[in-house]
Amino acid sequence: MTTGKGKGPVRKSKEVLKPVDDRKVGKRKAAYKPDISSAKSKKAKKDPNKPKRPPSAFFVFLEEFRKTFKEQNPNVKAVSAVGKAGGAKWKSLTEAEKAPYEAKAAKRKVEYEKLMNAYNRKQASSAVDGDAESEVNDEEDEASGEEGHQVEDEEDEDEGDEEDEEDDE
DNA sequence: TCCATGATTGTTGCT
DNA sequence: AGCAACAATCATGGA
Repeated sequence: MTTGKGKGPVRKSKEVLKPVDDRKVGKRKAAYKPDISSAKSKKAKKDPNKPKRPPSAFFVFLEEFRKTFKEQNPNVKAVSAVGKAGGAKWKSLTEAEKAPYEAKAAKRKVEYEKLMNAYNRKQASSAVDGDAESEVNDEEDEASGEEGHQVEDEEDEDEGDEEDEEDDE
């Protein structure tokens, strides 16, 4: 306790089981922009259409947790604080409680796949160069045609399993 | 002035 | 099959 921790990058050596503990994106920035200043490199392949990865169950939970956390700790503005608190709480949650978050995350994944499908196709079209073209079979293209699957956000029905409203404890 | 970082876990994509 | 980077957030620091 009182490890002083402060901003110390050091995070305990509990990662004995995990081979890679450098999860800290320390060096690998998230939105890395290669040529923001240069902007001259024609290699700047920025894909505005490229869909971002879907938020995992943890992130879904975090979104809600952040709101709550900020309300209880309006003084705390450090993103790391929420991350740590959220991570701790997340571990405290049981699978049943994480289920609803995972369910939502799973849905997100489906949408992501669709976006990727469209994105991939677009890229293939654009990517003319004769470089090892994957030659995508033009069989599955209904992605856009589709019968109008408006996923929308219906949180009712389905998932008859975890339906217990544990409500606050 | 503006981009990058920090911190969490999970998930996806590439090799 | 495994590894690596990235997904949100938001204030602050360095250039």
